[in-house]
Amino acid sequence: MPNKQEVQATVKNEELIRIRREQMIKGAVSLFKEKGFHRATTREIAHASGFSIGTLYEYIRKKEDILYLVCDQIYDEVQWRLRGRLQYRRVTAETLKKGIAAYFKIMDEMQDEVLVMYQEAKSLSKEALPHVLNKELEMVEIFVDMIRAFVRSEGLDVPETAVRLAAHNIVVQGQMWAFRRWALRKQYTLEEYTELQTRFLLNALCPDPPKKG
Amino acid sequence: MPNKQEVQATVKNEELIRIRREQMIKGAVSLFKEKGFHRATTREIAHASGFSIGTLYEYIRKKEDILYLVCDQIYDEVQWRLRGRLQYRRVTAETLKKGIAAYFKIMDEMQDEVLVMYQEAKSLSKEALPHVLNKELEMVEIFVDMIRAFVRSEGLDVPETAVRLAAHNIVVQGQMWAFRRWALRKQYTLEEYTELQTRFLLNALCPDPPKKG
Amino acid sequence: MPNKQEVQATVKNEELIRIRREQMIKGAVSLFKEKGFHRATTREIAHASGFSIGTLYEYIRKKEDILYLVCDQIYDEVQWRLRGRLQYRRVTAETLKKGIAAYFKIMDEMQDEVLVMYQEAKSLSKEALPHVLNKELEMVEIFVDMIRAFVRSEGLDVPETAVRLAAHNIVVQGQMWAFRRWALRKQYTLEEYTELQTRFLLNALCPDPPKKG
Amino acid sequence: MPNKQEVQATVKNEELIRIRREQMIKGAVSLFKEKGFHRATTREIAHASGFSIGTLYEYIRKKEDILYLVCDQIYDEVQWRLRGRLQYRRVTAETLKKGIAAYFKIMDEMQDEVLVMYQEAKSLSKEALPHVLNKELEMVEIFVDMIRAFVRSEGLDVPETAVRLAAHNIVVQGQMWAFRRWALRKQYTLEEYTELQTRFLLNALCPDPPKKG
DNA sequence: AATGAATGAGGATTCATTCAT
DNA sequence: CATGAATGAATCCTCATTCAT
Repeated sequence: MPNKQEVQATVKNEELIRIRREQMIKGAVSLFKEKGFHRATTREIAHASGFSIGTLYEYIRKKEDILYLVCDQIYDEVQWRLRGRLQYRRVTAETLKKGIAAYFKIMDEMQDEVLVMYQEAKSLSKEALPHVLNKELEMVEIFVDMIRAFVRSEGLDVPETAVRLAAHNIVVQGQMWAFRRWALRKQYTLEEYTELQTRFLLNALCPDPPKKG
Repeated sequence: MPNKQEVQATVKNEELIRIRREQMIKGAVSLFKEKGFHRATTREIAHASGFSIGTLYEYIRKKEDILYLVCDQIYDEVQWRLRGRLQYRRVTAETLKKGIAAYFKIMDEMQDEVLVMYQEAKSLSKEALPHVLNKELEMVEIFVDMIRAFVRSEGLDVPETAVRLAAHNIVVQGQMWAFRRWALRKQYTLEEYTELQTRFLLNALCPDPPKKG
Repeated sequence: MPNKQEVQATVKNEELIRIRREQMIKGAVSLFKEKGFHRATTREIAHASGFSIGTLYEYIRKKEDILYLVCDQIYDEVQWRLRGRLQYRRVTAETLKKGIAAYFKIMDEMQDEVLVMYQEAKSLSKEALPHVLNKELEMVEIFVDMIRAFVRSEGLDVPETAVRLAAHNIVVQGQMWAFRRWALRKQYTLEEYTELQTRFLLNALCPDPPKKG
Repeated sequence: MPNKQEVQATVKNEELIRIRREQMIKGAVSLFKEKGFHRATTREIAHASGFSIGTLYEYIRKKEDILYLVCDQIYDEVQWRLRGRLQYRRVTAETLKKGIAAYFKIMDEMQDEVLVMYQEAKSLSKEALPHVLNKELEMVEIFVDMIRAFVRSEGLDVPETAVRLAAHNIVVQGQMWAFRRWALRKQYTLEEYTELQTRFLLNALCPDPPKKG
């Protein structure tokens, strides 16, 4: 995973870097949740991470590096969890349902992190942003693959563009569960939300619902 | 419009307040687009608005007030434009299509503003946020009404929860066109995007596509 | 005097800039004397200048600007004083003596400032240094002119290179009175120092001392 | 050489101290040349010296100790080289010429070091400065001795004060070749410079040039 | 003896806000 | 009403120094 190497550390011990950054990301996320990236001071971040400001700067170069590490880590975490729950051979409607449910579940579990990322990503530098956007695309690709497999195995006639857009929709709807919780939570449980969105998707893909058989 | 009164001004002349705030919002939006709320200084905002920092503070109390005025104004603008293009009696699939297209078009036209709002709204104060979220709900309600009318007039059997979620989806998909333009623009024109999303929605609402008649 | 414009100020009022910078230079010089440029903090400089740190930064961009202003000002002051005391038509040995004496006197009066400049000039930026070195050359040129006039009027045979070096020597000997005071003061009064150095110079220029007549 | 003992080391092994400090001085000088004492960090100095920051502090107590060691060493080096090239019994004009030439040559060879010392000596502590100034006086004394011997052997009538000042002048003119190289190098080679300054000196000392005899 | 991770005081700079003119 | 100079708290970041390994 070479991407994290891009953030320069003064400390040499690689293992220590891993440990400290883990602490840092944890501390930072909890702070960012509370007050956002800009309002969280580096001192606060250091403190929340369990070490001094001096030590913080042994593991990063600029405050912004922390944001990058946080975003990067959240994506990795989401993908790691998702791939762990996404074991399939053939993709049926059931598989798709389970996939979406798994993803939404993760978004629900990581609500705060997701929120942080969506609100703060814009503060990333011109160099860091593409890396993060790329990870977002990887997420989309996971669902593109699934839907494509589904479409094929069901013998549906869905153009590639529709497949991709459907994948984008799924990804966004997962995030939406996090960033619109103020509205959605009042009306839906996660299960209801998942159920409805999945049905919408399946209807959209196969307007004549595949008769079993 | 009592909500804008909540931002206190030192100046008394109401008309002048209107004028200056208009200038201010214009200047602020263009700055926020470029560097975000936090990185834009009050001096810069005053300058971009065409007056001095002293004058700026005659019309607001705190920097955050500007953000509130900006967000508020963007929502008003979106709604105003949308309602202007949304004249309907009965709601057919065609009406719905046109409504969605109109909304997406507005999101496309106001891309920068929408982006600003989505990225900066979290910086609003605890007092201001509800106002803005309420405006967001008003947007949802517009589509709830439309979809409900459509469902009724088509005699479809769609539960209220599904109607509301569909409305949320539309609203989010409009915003998505703005905040995911980095990915979507590469693959879709606004027309293609609108066409696909609309088809998805209609399929979702009436899996047995309404036989003409 | 366009050179001071090179240091950007936020404040617009030119007259105010003049006044504040004068205060600033005064405060800075007295601090620099005491602890040198690097050890003087911007806060201390602001305080010594009679205003707040915020105000200080309304009149400069970086700490280094202060050093530039200080050096620039010292040279101007030295030259201004020197030219004021250097009114001559023909240049005789007497004129030269008086010129040197005047210059050494100024160096004596401005000992602290001269010391500051000599010790801190190296901290000037790559852009500022040439300006300051140029002023140093102007000083040399003053004595080049004088010596050249003297040599001519005495009908001496001194090559240009010797003239220039003699001028450099005078300039350096003046500074030397400031930066070697720890050693020289113990043995010479300013008058003795001036007398000796002048005699050295005149002997050097006209080894056969001009017979009266 | 008891003076170096004044800088305390944690390490006991005297030979090791010698070796490490030699490395240190070498590394430090090259760094100081480049960025000056204040801008060179202890980490950089350690690195340039070929060991770790921890090790650096085994051989000194404070950063400033390094500066003292450097200055001290430069003076020792200069004196050592100079005395090595200064073997004389009787002092004739020729001897003096050669002595000055040797000294200027050394100043030329050690330009960077000389510069470093002149610009940074002021950062020495109150305790260290006198030691260094004393070494400077030793340099002066070398030339005082020479000139005195010359004056005597030539039967000249030059008062002691003039002798001392002439010695100061020589020392400063050597340094001047280093710290004014930006101006002098454009006009003189070292040989020309030496030739001119020597002639000035001799003329100054014996206005009636000693008729050979 | 050597190392390098940890520390935190300290320093430069910014910027929201005020207020006299 | 408009202006813009003044303010100083707040913030990012550096770096000399220490000390456990």
